[in-house]
Amino acid sequence: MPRARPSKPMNMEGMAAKAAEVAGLLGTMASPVRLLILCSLAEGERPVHELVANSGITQGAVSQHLAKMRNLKLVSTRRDGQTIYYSIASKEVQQLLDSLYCIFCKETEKQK
Amino acid sequence: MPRARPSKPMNMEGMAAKAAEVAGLLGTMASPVRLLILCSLAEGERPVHELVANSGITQGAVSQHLAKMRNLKLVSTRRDGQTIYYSIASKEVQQLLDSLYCIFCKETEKQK
DNA sequence: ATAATATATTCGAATATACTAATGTGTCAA
DNA sequence: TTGACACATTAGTATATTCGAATATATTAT
Repeated sequence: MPRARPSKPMNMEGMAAKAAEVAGLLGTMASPVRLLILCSLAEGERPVHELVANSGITQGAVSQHLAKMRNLKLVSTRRDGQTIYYSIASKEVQQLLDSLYCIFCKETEKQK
Repeated sequence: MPRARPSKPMNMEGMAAKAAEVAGLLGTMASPVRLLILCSLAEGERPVHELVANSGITQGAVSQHLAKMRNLKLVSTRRDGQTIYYSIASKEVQQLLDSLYCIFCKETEKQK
């Protein structure tokens, strides 16, 4: 019943080194507002005004969340005229969002 | 290059409902100390004194981290005499830790 | 009962976070 | 160049988090 981990046992030293990095990433995702934004971006790029409209908070507050995610390289931007489009910046973040979707959002079809 | 999401598009309503729950879980994992503890527990149950020894912070501080993870049901406990053993409490948390391992710790063998 | 050990809890200070409101910056159109 | 729009940044405040230190509780051995 304890899920088997893939082949190699975890390397505690490397884990300690990466823990801060991954914890920082998780912390950046650990906000309902940011997580919803990221889930939206996981499907493709989105303009800021749409993210603001779906957020329930002010434009300034959303922009601060976006800035935080930019600073930690979770998202990247592209400008088209006055509009700025956000998208997921890395394969790792995309994979993690996919995993979260599988674990928490996909209706359990294959569960004992 | 944008990763395809499994079949069904995301349900934005259900996502909003689950965002707070998942964000809470991510927030609880989003600390280097707690993440290292969880990674350790992902391999099997561990006594508190071992977690303290590997943490670099005081016993009281570790106990506070453990309390937070207990409260959010990330971990569960079993007492044997004076010793309390911690373990991962849910399949979801275990799966998420497995995913984090795959994404960030498994040496990229299959990457283009 | 007392002491020793393992773990939990409480307290206070330092730091981080998230919000609103206000203001700044870049782009487009007239 | 002026005004409008889209977005970013700053300032101030309220709340949350984290830590060490001290103390409390539970278990075992004597």
